[in-house]
Amino acid sequence: MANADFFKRVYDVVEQIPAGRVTSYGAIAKYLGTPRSSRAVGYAMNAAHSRPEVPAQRVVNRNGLLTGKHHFPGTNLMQQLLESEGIMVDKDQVQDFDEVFWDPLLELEALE
DNA sequence: CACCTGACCGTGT
DNA sequence: TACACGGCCAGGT
Repeated sequence: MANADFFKRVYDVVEQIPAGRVTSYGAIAKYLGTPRSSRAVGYAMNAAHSRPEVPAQRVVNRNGLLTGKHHFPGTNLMQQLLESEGIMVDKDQVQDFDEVFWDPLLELEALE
């Protein structure tokens, strides 16, 4: 794992996010051991278009805001995808963010 | 090697 | 509520 490219490591984490849950760019960065590389995580998502298996819609910013929705086709596909998974979204804001938040640091700490 | 860009984050006004 | 700044990191040119 440690040999994998940064992007690939990001995708690896994102692919493990359960449906109906979301996480943040910062949380992923922190899990990868680089807490300040949240921007790079977002950049990785931008490049995730060639990775259909990566549920990029489950990655939002620290406030639960769909900052990356404009990178999806259409105007609100990201929101639709999330809502189809049982996540309530209003005004680009994930509702009950604390409840649906999935922290890789807590959920994957026993795996490594 | 030297920029430039960006789906971020924290703080301040 | 909104906007501005600075810092961080990775990839591309």
